[in-house]
Amino acid sequence: MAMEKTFNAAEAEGRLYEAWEAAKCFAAGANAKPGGVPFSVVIPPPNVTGSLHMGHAFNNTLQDILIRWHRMRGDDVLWQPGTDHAGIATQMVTEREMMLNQEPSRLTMGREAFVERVWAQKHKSRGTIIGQLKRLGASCDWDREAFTMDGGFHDAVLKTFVDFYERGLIYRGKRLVNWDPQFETAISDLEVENIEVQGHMWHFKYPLAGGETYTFVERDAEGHVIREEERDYISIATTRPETMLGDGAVAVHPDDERYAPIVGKLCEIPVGPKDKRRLIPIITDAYPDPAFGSGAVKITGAHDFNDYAVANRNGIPLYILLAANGTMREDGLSYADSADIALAVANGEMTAAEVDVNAVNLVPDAYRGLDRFEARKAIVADITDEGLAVMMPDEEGNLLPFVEQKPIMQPFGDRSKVVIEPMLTDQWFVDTAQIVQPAIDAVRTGETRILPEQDQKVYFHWLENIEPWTISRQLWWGHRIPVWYGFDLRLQEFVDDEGDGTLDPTEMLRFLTADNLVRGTDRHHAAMNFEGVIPQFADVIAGLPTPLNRATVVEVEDRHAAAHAMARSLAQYEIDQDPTKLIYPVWQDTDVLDTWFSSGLWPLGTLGWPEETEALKQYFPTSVLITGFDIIFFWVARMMMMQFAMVGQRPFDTVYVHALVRDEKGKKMSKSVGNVLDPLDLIDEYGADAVRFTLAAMAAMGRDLRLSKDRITGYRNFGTKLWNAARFAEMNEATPRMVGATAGPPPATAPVNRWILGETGRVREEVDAALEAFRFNDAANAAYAFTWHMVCDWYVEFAKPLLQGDDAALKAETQSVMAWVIDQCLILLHPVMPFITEELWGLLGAREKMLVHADWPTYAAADLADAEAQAEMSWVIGLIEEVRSARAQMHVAAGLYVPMVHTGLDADASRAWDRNATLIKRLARIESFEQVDALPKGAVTIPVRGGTIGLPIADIIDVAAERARLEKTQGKLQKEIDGLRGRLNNPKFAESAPPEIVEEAQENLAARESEAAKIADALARLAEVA
RNA sequence: GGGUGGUUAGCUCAGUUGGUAGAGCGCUUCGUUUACACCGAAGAUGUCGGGGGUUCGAGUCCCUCACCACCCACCA
Repeated sequence: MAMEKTFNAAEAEGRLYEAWEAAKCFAAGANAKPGGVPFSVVIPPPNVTGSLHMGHAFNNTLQDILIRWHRMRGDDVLWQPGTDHAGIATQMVTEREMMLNQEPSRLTMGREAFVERVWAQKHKSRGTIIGQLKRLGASCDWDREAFTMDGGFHDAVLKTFVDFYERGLIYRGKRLVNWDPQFETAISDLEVENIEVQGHMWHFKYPLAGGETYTFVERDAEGHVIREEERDYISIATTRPETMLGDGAVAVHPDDERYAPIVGKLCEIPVGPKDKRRLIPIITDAYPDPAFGSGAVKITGAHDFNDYAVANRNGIPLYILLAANGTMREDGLSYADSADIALAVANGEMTAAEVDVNAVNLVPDAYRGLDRFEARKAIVADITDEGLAVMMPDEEGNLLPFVEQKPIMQPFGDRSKVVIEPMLTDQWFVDTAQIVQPAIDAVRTGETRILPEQDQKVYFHWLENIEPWTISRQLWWGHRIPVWYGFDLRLQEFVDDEGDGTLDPTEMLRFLTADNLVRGTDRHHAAMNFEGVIPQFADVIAGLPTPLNRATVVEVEDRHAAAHAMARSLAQYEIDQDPTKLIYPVWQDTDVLDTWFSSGLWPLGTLGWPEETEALKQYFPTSVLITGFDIIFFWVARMMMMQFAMVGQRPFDTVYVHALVRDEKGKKMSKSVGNVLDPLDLIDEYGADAVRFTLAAMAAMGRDLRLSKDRITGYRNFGTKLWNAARFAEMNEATPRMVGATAGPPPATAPVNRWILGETGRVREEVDAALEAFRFNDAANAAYAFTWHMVCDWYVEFAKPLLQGDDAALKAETQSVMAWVIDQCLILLHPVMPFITEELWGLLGAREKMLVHADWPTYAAADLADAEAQAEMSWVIGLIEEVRSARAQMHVAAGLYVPMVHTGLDADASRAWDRNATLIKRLARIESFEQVDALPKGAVTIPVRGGTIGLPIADIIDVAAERARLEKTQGKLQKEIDGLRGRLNNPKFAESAPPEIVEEAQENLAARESEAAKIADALARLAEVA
């Protein structure tokens, strides 16, 4: 059965992958030697609805290389696969599809139905990315495939949340958070992308209350007055005029003398009904920079992170202006009532704490319900109309409203791409500062190693400045926060108005008020919940079905949410007049957890924690995490913190951080730019091995890689080269099938065979060393160079005369050696190119095990190397190269056999010739080799070690060309000689340089000088001809 | 504003403790020698971003400048 000329990847890959799976080759511990050390890797879980992109292909190729390598070495290997539920992204994808299908909207169908709908989406698309990973060749243990919302994983999430809660690591509070008006949810700092956009900065006058005036004096650095004028206003600047409605104060720096006269006075916000303009105080705070703008800053505590801090420091109320969807609020009190309250605060009649910021709505009727950007336009127009924009003269002296065009950094949601608003909302937070230290220490001490090392700096910088982590999301898809709300039944007295000995619904409702609301986590209700509960309730509650009986008692909840939830609860459950059968209304927090809260538990959760599973014992901590630099903060840092916080152990020994795959021009691949290379298309076109090899070969640590099809083509060709080397071996019966498998390297006597065995030992060491050091490119390139340039270019060529010759023993030896060497190529290349190597492995021999489980070699270069054979073959190769070079430059016809002569060879050279004459003659196209007294005139000179060799072919070459060739060589040599002499003649060199360096230089110089002498002789001979 | 990385052959990039620069692709010439034209042989191309310093010796270490890329950040 003759082999095809090329490997048919499209046909073979699926078949081979199925064979691996059928034989359970990827199962945890498969191929482990007795006592094999654990080697475990958790896959960075792709989004369950996602599809494979180049980053995944890269990331998983690297993982698969390590996994296959360790598995072949007999380690106890686990590659844990799985997918992530990816809260926002998945909800977004599902809703988009629902819209396309004209299905009812999320809000129409309700939470339960929607969540079910997303599960359906999940089941539908789950196969996609897993199938794509398989096409890449990823050898994960698919039987262990996990999902961040599986039951077991959910337990891990619950346990962690509750533990954190009880340890005071999680808290709920009303804070200013990043709010995404598109998805109407809070997001964490990391999900905000700050992008520079062209924006405007408007300058407006805030008139002083009661028409007061002051002398505004501005001085330059030397204290000279540069402007002095009477003003009845203070000038402020803003990039977001709509937030003026929520200003609580204007702040100036305490040392800013320009405004000293008016500190403590009130000024007017120049927007809103004329008869009800709000007044706000002018305060001092260290935050304003006197040198920037006017030096005065409007303080909108509820809609700006800086202002929030200033407001809190100074007791300024936080007035909420926006609704969840980014429109101006329509709820709450009327503008008139709200303005009265705000005025009372400004006048000191009320404190900020007394203001119900959810109720007070300072948006004038004219702006209520407007989109925030519409409101901005309207407000700017209104103020400008009123003449309260600060006017600036243009070139012609016309006064124009001062609107600066300037680039501003604007926050965008990384998913929604809409402008993020700081919003004052109730959210859950992890107090990360409390759990960060072990994550920092582990990397500092080297307990966990981050590669490349420069990424440690980024890691440290972020962790050392860590902010609280907002973990609640106002979404439906995700782990619902395991907190339940109910009413405090302990301290209340029932009032039996009717005195009839029963409680009717009215009486119950009076009791069940928001003021009476409590909450607690999913667990421990026995311990704390119902202690002190009125006796007749305790029994009822205990008898309730889960989860309704899981209320716990901890702290008072937000009254609006409570009232809302209560209403629903009461509507949902009938209230029985009989108090012993009264259904106690409890309800769960409506938020879900940030996706990263669950994926932060990925290493533990996938191994079965909190159960004490065997897998956990065996494979945790995991060995290596391979991930992209873009999720160091999102994921790696949080996994470090969370595993330490829960089990006190590092999740990984090593974190290998890889760079980004870009297009061939260095641009980030993006769908909108249209420069995305789809790995699946590439696999279709070139085969998975070529794609994998390309990625591995370009994976120099810490640097982005530019992917081009040319490169992939090259590695596809490499596969063909390997294929054809194997095919040659097969044609010459140099395969394990024909010669029998040898346990180790076969015995060899011929120098050429002994030499290639030594080279094989060397490359095995190189590949291993590279992989140990995560130098994937070095590993790939070493195996590539060996296979192509050592085995194919030389060894196969050397072997041809031996395989076709008469010496049966030599032929047999060469067949054995070639069979073994090609096997070694297959083994060493398998982690990078699993498919073609597995296919050849099967074609070339009847094997006990598939290549995926073949034993990785351990022979050392030193065991196999034969210095004599190596020296001899390097002489042979050098000679052949010199002859070929001379011939090519002399334009000797490529196929023409020519005579060769020498003037005497030393012992080594002589032996080298004798033992390799056949193959030298063949490869250099030499017809004869004889000793002569002197090289003939006009002979082409071939410099070699241990003699002078020449081609007496003056009659067929151009003497001038030969002279030119020699002179060129001479020039090069002279340069080198000059350099070496210069160094050696410098006394300081001999003094300071290590002896071996000096010695090397001397040897080099001697060799160059001897060569130069030969060239000089040759030139002299040519001169005689001419 | 802070930080990190990069600047090496026409292109894309390696270059691990300082010892005098490499690969792949492309290009030029030659070649259908029975593994392979997805091939083979030969060949050309670099003041290693600029400047300064340390050293016998610097692509490699230090300083500085320029440009590019990315990350972080609250300047209204």
